[in-house]
Amino acid sequence: MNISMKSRYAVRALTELTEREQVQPGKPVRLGDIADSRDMPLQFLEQVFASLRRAGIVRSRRGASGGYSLARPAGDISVLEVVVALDGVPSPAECTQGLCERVDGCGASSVWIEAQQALESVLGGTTIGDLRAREDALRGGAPMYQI
Amino acid sequence: MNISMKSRYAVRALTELTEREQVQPGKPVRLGDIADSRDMPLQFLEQVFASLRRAGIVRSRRGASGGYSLARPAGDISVLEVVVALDGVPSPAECTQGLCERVDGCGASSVWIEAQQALESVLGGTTIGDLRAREDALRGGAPMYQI
DNA sequence: GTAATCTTGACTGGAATTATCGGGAATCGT
DNA sequence: ACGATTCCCGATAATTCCAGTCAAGATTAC
Repeated sequence: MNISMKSRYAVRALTELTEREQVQPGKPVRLGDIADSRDMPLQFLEQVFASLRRAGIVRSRRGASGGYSLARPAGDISVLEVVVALDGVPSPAECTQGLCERVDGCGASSVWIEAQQALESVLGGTTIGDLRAREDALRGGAPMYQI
Repeated sequence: MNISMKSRYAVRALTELTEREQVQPGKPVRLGDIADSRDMPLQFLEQVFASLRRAGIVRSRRGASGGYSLARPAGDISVLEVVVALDGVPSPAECTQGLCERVDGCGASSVWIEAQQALESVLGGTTIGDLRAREDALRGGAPMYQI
């Protein structure tokens, strides 16, 4: 695979975007604000959000007082979807799409396939909304000890 | 992470090594034979096996009629162990070891941590012996349809 | 019209990956 | 003892990928 900085920035940025939309619903959020508040390089984020827009995850409005909005509720956007938009399907060994016999002889590749499925299961089962809620829990209240 | 070619070659090679040891127990296997039978670059494999030896996964004997043997039964060698020996702990986003607060703000990083745990669970729960058995099933009998 | 903001593509420096090369050291069979 | 065989190890090279920057263009609000 790899889950690159693009995906990680995207997840952070979308969480921030969700938070800001909750404060002022309907108002697009400037990328500059997101970049500042979580300390991410703006011009890099621009690349990231271009991909997110093409993937139908966010919507944009240009010009003065423009910005980005979520295209869907945060609870409907899975982390997997975000990762796929930026890095493609996260496969730990990229032998999971048919070429496996050549490279890993099927016996071996089965374990990579299972690993990929496990990964997809975790990332597909978590939404941006979930992450937003977790941040709330972290900030607001009890410091949620590592399980 | 990434699970690189080193790890993938290692898993393939160890599976082959297991097979050959079953045929002639106690006899070291030449790396050249393994490289030939599964079409892997020999000199690269040498690097790989140097790491495997340092990790205590295989044992070597030098000189004529030397070669490599498994240091333990194939059923006791997990794929995770092999990957760790060659690529380090496979973390999908390497923010799982304490630096997470800086980079992903803990709310976001929780999902990467969960993904890593899922990955470790799959890789740790599969052994080289398992893979050898799967290859047997594939070759010998019913072509095990994808589930 | 002008300033703000998104949009796009090209570019770059550095790091990681995937090897290859060349020789050195141990071991076995004779 | 000797030579073939095999593992052992460090240096190097080619390629690819990543993270980030730069520059110019398009669209909108006011």
